[in-house]
Amino acid sequence: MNMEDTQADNAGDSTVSDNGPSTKPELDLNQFLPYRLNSLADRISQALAQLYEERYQLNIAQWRVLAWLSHCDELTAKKVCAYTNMDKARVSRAIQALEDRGLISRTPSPRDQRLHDLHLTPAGQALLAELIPAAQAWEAELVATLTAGEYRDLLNVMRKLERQLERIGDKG
Amino acid sequence: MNMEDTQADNAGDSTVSDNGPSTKPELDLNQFLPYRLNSLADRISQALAQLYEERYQLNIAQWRVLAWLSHCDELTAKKVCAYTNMDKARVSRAIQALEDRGLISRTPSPRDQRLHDLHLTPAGQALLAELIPAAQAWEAELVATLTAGEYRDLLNVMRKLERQLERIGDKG
DNA sequence: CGAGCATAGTTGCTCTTGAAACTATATGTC
DNA sequence: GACATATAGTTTCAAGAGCAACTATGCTCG
Repeated sequence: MNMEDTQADNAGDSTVSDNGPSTKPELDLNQFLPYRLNSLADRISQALAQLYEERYQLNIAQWRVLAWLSHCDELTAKKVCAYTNMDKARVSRAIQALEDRGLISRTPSPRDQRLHDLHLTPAGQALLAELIPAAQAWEAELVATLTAGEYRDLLNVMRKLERQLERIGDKG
Repeated sequence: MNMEDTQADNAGDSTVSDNGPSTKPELDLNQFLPYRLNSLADRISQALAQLYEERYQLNIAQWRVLAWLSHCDELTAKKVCAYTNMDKARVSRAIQALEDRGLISRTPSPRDQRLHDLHLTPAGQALLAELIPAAQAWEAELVATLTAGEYRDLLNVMRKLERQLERIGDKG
C-alpha cells in the first residue's frame, strides 16, 4: 500500500554508474532530500488542514494566526508575518476572516495607529480550547512510532538544516 | 541571525501558566512538528525553485517531470501523478509546457492510445545535464552540516512518518 | 458485438496566493 | 511646520492549483 510511491523504479537504478563519462545524470527524487521533505510536509500539512477545515472552517493561515495568539496574547499582523514567514496579504486576509467570525478582535494600537493589536475573543479562546488538544493529539499519533531519541534528533537535524539554509540563502 | 523565528516573544510567555485550571491551552508552533516541518520544507522548496525558475524557467511541477524522466526514461502522465502526488491537471500542464519548449516528446503509446509515452529530447537531456548536478550540489551544500548518520537517520525517520501518516489517513 | 463502466489525459472554472500598488500613519530633517 | 522617507496593513491584479466536467480510448460481461 504505502510502497507505491517509494518503489517506483528504484529497482533498475543500479544501472546508473556504468554509463560512461558523458552519461546523462540521473536524479532519483526519492533520494533527493528537498523533494522528500517537501512531499512529506505537504501530506502532513494537508492531513492536518483537513482537520482545521472540516471541523472548524479554518484554513492554514487562520489557524497559524490563532495558534500564535494562543501564546502571545498580544500580537500584530507584522509579527505574525515575521513568525510564520507568511506573506502580509495572506496574513491580512486571515485576520480579516477571523475578525469577521468574531474569533479575534483587532484594535488600533494607542501607541501607533498603524499597528493593530490582535486579541482572542472568548469565542476564539473557546475554539482553541477544542482545537489545540485535537491538533496535539493528531501530532502525537503521527510521531507515535518514533522513539523519544528519534524525535529529538529529528528536531535537531531540522534546526541544523534551517541554519544551513539561511547560510546558503545569504550568499546565493 | 537565524534566531529571529524561534525567539518571538517566548520571553514574555511565562505569564501564561497562572491562569487557573480552565486555562487556555497553548500551542507553540515552533515546537509543533507539522508546522516546523512544513516551514522548513517550504523554505527549501522555495530556494530550490528559484534555481529552477531563474536559471531554467522551470516551475516545480515541470522540474519534477523532468527529474522522473531522467531515470525512468519512459513514463506516462499517470505515473508522474502517482510518483509525485501531484494533481493530474498540474501534471498535464507541466507536460504541455515541456513539450512546447521541446524538452520532452509525447507520443501515444502503441499499446494503449490513451497513454502517452514521454521521453526526453536531446534538448531536455542537455538541460538536465546542467540542472541535475546543480541541484545535487545545492542539496549537498544544504546537508553539508549533517553527518552521514544524521542524514541516514533523517531519511529513516521520514520514512516512518510517511508510513504512519498513511495509517492515520486510512482510518480517517 | 454492444452497453456500461473504467481509465488517461485535457479543459473550464473558481479560489488562493503573492507581488506590487496603494492608503494611512509615523518619523526625521531642514 | 512642511517635505521626504519609512512602516503597517489593505487592495488590486495576474498566475497557479485543484476540483470537476469532459473527451477519447479501452475493457468486461451479457
